[in-house]
Amino acid sequence: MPLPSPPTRPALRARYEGRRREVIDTAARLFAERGYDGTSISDLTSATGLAAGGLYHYIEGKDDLLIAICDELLEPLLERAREIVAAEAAPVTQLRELVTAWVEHVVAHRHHMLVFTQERQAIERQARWRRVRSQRKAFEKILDDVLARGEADRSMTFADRRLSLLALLGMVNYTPQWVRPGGRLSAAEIADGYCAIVLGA
Amino acid sequence: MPLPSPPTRPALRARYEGRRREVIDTAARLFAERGYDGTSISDLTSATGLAAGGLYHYIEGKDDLLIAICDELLEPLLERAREIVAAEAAPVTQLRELVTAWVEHVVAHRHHMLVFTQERQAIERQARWRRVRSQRKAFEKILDDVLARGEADRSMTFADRRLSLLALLGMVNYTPQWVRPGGRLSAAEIADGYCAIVLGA
DNA sequence: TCTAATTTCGAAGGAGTGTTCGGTTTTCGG
DNA sequence: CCGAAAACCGAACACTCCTTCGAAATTAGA
Repeated sequence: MPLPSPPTRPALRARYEGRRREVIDTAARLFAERGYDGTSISDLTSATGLAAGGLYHYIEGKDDLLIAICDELLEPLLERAREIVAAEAAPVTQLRELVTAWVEHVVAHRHHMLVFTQERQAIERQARWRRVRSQRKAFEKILDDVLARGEADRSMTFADRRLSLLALLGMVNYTPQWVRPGGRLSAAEIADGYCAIVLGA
Repeated sequence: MPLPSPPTRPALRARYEGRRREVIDTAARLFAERGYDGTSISDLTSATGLAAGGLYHYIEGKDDLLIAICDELLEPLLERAREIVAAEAAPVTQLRELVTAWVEHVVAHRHHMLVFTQERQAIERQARWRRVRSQRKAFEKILDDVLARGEADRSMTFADRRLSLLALLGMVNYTPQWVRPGGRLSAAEIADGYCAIVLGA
């Protein structure tokens, strides 16, 4: 199974990357709507305008799409999170920034996120998903560290820090199930609300 | 597609119901582990000990299993919730009782719950799931009413009640992803923690 | 014990799937 | 404008899967 060739000619390189992203985003939308297994290659061909053969120029296989979707979701988020905690700000400030960036990301990429949630069991179990799994864990560790620092300097108090972390994860991960673009609350407002709930403001 | 005949002889009635429940619970476990589409009928035959033909005595089809799993999950929970709010207790007390019953239920049937989460998109979309959908909505309405009563008599305060409800739904619905039987916290302790977070204690 | 209802079996059918591959069209670089 | 690289097509293939069905085995009740 040779990986489909990325072009060597420079002029086509950008086009290739762009079209690949188009394919991935379209797949994310369809997967979120109908489920991974509920979406056939034929569904993808009609949605992308590419024929089957054309599709396989940009992906290794159907399941490759799943990994690509999760990468596109987690990688930039993790990078942003690292930026935030690298800056030296008070833990409460960092938490607000983290949650805001996180909610905004999750809302903007809610299709990706729904796919991530749907296929979670497969992700946690299979070997090929190690990378995605470790990205998720790294992000959760960053969050936990901020909460720990806040608890240490008494700017935050938790009856059970671990449970508060899990509650926060639950809230944010559940958000894509109900947010609608142009809804009553903006992503930033939702994030503020979550912070207030977790910090007991 | 005639529904597989429930027996008329009384002595076999109980056996039939029991075996059907066995099949459903086994399916819930497998679906939770490998996903609905990742689980083949052949997987179900080896897990249940029944051959393909035997299986189809107890179910109408593979997707019938999904509905049965969700019914088994939501029906008793909804009934219990109605009992709790029927009794005349303070809103805060009712909320604690509701969340405790809910978390206990979710933890006890975490396989069912994981399936429910995984197949959520299909559930919300397709017509045949109307019943399950309305059960879910009814339960959420009960929760919202309790929060509203608490807000009305000033025993609870929310910056945004709707957001607090959604946050609570997120926390509890996410719980099956991380709880392990015999873990550090009991279901009741988790429920108490969630209540404290939502009520800002 | 006899029999009719019930349970179970397992091979066969039929539809749908993801992927491959040879060939054609389009595109870029010189 | 030419030639090679890249993009794309779509029919064919190999598979797996869910479901059906006629027959065999088991059971309960008279």
